[in-house]
Amino acid sequence: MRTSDKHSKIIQAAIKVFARKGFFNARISDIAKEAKVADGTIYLYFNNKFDILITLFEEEIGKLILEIKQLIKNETDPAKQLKIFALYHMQLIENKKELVEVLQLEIRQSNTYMKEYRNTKFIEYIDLIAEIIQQGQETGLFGKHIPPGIAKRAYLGALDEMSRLWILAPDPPFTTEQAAEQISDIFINGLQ
Amino acid sequence: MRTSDKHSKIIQAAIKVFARKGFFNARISDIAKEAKVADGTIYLYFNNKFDILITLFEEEIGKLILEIKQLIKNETDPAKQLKIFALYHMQLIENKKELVEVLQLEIRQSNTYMKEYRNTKFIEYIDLIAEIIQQGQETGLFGKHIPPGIAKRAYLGALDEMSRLWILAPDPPFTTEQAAEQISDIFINGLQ
Amino acid sequence: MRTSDKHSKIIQAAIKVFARKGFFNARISDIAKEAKVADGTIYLYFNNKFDILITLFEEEIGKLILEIKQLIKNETDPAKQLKIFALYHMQLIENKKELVEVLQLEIRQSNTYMKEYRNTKFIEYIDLIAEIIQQGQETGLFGKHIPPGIAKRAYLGALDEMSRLWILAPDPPFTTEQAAEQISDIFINGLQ
Amino acid sequence: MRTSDKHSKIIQAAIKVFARKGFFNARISDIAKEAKVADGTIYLYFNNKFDILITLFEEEIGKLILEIKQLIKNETDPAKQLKIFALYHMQLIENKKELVEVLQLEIRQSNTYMKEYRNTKFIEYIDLIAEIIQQGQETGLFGKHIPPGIAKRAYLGALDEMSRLWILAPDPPFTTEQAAEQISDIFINGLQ
DNA sequence: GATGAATGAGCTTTCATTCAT
DNA sequence: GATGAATGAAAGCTCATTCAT
Repeated sequence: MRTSDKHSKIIQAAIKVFARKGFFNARISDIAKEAKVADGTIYLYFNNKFDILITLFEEEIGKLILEIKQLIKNETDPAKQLKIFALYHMQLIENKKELVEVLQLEIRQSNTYMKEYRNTKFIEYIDLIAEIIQQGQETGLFGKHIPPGIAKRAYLGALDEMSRLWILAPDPPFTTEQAAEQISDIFINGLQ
Repeated sequence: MRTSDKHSKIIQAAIKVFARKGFFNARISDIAKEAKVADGTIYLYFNNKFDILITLFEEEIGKLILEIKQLIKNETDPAKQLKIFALYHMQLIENKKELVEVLQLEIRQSNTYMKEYRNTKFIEYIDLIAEIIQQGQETGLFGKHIPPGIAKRAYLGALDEMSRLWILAPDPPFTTEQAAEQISDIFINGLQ
Repeated sequence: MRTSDKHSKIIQAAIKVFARKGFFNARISDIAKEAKVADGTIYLYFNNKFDILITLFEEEIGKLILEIKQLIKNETDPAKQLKIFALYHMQLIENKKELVEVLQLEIRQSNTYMKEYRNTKFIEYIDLIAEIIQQGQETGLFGKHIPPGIAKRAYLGALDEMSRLWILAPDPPFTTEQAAEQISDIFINGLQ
Repeated sequence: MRTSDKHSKIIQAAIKVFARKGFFNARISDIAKEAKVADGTIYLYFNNKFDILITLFEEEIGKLILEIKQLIKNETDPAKQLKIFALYHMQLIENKKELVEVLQLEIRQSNTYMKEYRNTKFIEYIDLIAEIIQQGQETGLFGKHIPPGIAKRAYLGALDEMSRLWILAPDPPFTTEQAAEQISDIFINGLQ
């Protein structure tokens, strides 16, 4: 079958299975069944279980980066750009809940069980924030005393920990939009 | 002395081993060797591998909560309390690096591989922040429009993602004190 | 030209691959790559992996038998015929090293993993020696007390174990011709 | 269980299973079942499947060497020593048939699938013959023109190929004693 | 006839857990 | 209570074979 893109079918299946069980509890046969391919087929497209996870990181975060860049491009105000980022990031929990679960859980693990792997795409993603903050500092919107290297982490961490709420609890007392709004407000104010 | 210090010897060994290898890659025999007990001895004190992790959570976070409460008790200004929390949390990376690694990595995993387990101690820990913010809102220091349930998560997430830097990189360009200061400043300003 | 030379291309490739890796470690895809055909093509010419090995035995030993018969035909002295056989057998290690490796290793295995297979060609090959010895006994050159069924095996075993030296060691301290000469001398003397 | 020597139970089981199926077709679970231990127990005593085979080589050939040395010690005539060796080697097929099958098949394979492994014990075994022949050359019994390095191989090869007969065929028309006698006669005569 | 992507049975090895001592 | 040898279920990965193109 040429038409059915096995590579992405497997990646999408892996997202579902990893989200449901976590990387270590996920079995290759789970992914294969979810992707409706044979176990062995997975090894035609990936070297091993880790390779699926790493490829998943690279490709999916890569897509997120492209989408965010697209959204930010037309906006020049760094404050509004920060809001866009927050909103986009928070809404992932609605649009791509399973992906978020995998990224949240496994990216942090990755440095433990894959000592050699440097998650460059994740760094690229988080650096989108640093760039916005630097622009804000150059235009005088944000104070220059705060290193973007700190602020970017703080911002992403705040958003990410927030979105964990939707993973753990079924119905939080506010929407992702409200959360994004509140957190970006705190930072935009706080950074001035 | 407690009935036996084997219990805590095993917990301390588990912290080291989980930090080094992650929960799934850690073997019971690793922990036993580190604790200088026999493999079977571990099962006299814990039901299974998960039980070690859960007990570790409860006990160690419990200690952190007690310590923080002690530090905050003598301070009435919520802004300063927030700073104390930030400083304490960030300095954990220096005082209890291995514990931080375990908590960061495994707490987030815990809901995936231990579906039934509710990490109540972690909730208690994060609620320390909510209490401070609520006090700040009552005294008029912080705006009332921001739900403490959002702010507490954002604050902890910001600090936690920040401290990940010390786990991943050996020598960041700033101290934990500076990072704590910066992040608490952002939030104290941003919450007003 | 035969209907297709794919058959022999595959056999020749199999000799190389089996010599390099052994039958069990050899993969069908290795043979296919070496033969420059697709994996599936092999199954148009052979029933399965074993079938390649068996066919290889039959055909290649068959060729050896024909060649030896040709060489022996013009010589009537059984002693000289034995020498011719020894020289031919030992020189195989130079002319067809890979084939020798396969035959040495896999013929002995064959009765273990292919319980039903009787290597009749190999028996035919070794019986060339028996015939020579019988003639020698009839002409009075060799003593009649030694059963040709023993002597043929001893002779082939001696030569074969000798030629293993060239497989294992790169540069033995004597030539294949010398080895053939020495061994045939021992037997010709010893059989009188 | 301290009394039951698991190590040798596993080795003895491996000999049986390797003899029956060959190394590659033998499954660890076959050996475990034969040894009446759990699969995992095997890995408490051996690193892997290869390790079982290698240890088997070393230990079992080591025993053979000791036994032969004991038999030869009391005999000073090299010709008689050669006979003793031949008789001992041929009778192995009766006393330790399964071991012989394994050694015959797998020793020759060993250089193919265990590229790095040098079968030093086997070399030691075959050098027993070389030593006898050298003594015979020194005492003038054997001609000095034949390199012991050739003769030892030829002798072992002859005996070994002979003993293959008992593996392949159930009831040969002569006894192992007769075969040993005939072959040693050929060589003792032939070497003079 | 030729291809090579896809299949899935099969096997080595690991390791949490048990239990006789 | 303490030990650690023994257990055996479980799963990642391989590769001979098939079959749609």
